[in-house]
Amino acid sequence: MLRIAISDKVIGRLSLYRRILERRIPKSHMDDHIFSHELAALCGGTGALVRRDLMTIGFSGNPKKGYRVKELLNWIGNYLNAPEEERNVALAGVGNLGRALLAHFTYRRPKLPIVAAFDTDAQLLNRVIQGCRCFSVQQMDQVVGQFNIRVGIIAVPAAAAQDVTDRMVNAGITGLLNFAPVSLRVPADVFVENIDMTMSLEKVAFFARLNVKEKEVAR
Amino acid sequence: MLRIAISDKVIGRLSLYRRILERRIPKSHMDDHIFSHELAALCGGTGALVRRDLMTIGFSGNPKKGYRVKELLNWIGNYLNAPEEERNVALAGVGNLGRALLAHFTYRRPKLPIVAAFDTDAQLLNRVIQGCRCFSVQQMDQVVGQFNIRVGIIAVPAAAAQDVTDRMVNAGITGLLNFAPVSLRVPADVFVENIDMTMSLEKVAFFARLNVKEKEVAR
DNA sequence: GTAACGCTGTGAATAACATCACAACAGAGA
DNA sequence: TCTCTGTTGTGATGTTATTCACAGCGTTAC
Repeated sequence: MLRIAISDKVIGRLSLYRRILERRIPKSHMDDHIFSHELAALCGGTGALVRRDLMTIGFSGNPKKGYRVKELLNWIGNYLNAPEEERNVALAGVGNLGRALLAHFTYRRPKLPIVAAFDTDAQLLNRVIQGCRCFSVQQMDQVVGQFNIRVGIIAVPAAAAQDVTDRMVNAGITGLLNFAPVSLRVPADVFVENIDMTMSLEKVAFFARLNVKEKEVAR
Repeated sequence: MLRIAISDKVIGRLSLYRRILERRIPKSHMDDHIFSHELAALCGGTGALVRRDLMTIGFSGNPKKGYRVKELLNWIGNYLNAPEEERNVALAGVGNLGRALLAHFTYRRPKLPIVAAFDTDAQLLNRVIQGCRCFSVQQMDQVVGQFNIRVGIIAVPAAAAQDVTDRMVNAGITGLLNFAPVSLRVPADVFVENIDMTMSLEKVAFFARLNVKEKEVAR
């Protein structure tokens, strides 16, 4: 069922396709069809790429009608998450960013619930924020085990990131979404996805500037 | 000075190198040197890649001592941002995420100040959050012009993203950091960087699961 | 002075990713 | 039934990104 060699990027796009299709459902019948170029337009890609992605997960369409939306959603769902699997998430760091993430994910992806938050601030201990209880980092092992958590979000300052990562990995977490601007050292079997907002903003600033230059030149 | 064909990824890594080096300064003398493999270890890359990145921006090291940290910082700085250039940033959407971003960037990157926030909520109008004043989206043209803003951050719900994007682009913004999970339509000369946190979390969940399976198999 | 070391700079090789282009085909229309 | 249309599925091709591998060199040690 699960093929080993599947690219990071393909998984990301599949998740994107799913969200786009889910949003589309209310507007149409579930047994609607969609063409690869339509889906591509909705997600800002090309038809060929959509077709190749669906090919890699073994989903077939119909040359005249396109892809059945309902079946495709099920197919992607089965591929991305085994049905009925536990997918509880832990959050480390209940600062500004952590709270925003709690709010964001809690009402947006009920399938990936953040069930526990960790922080070093004793003030927060046992408080419930956005329906999520705060624990001390010392309780990591116990709480992660109890909720069978496999996925962690790192939203602590850079200086604390490696420590909390080690605790999470020790407790059995095998996938991390890291917002701290540091490169985390983890065992080879732990997956890390980095989101570096500062880096992204600087990229934008750089290319925004380029555009201005080009405009001036073009004038 | 600015070469046209410079990859997205290289810019991102340069920004990363800069931050790593800045953090390193207090620990050592400014006239310290660093080897490509050391920098690579700090950012989770390879020495060859670091060397190639520095080569593309025309920075040279010394075969025995490595790269001069101070000079390298200046060089990257000059490359990424022309000295003394205006780099004001506008934020659209003062919800949970927007506020977290305000806090995050305001105290972390004083070189890229968020000088104006926009929201449709009349309650927020003229309030000052994290030192940043809130405006109505109707005032976009005026405010963006007044502060000479080139960079925008989209932190509004998906449904509102395209509208606020159009307003920003109209007002003269040429680079966008987009947190909304939609593909923005913009003119070809506007740069868009997408951060899709939900997609990233689903990627992590997917690969975390894979690891668990592998472990079970390996047992 | 000179030999030995270990790093830089970089062409060449490779890998990862995306697009092209077209045969095969399902359905619509006559 | 037969043709025509426009899409799928996919090998071939192109493009971009990264790693390999090594010549050349600055420095140190003697």
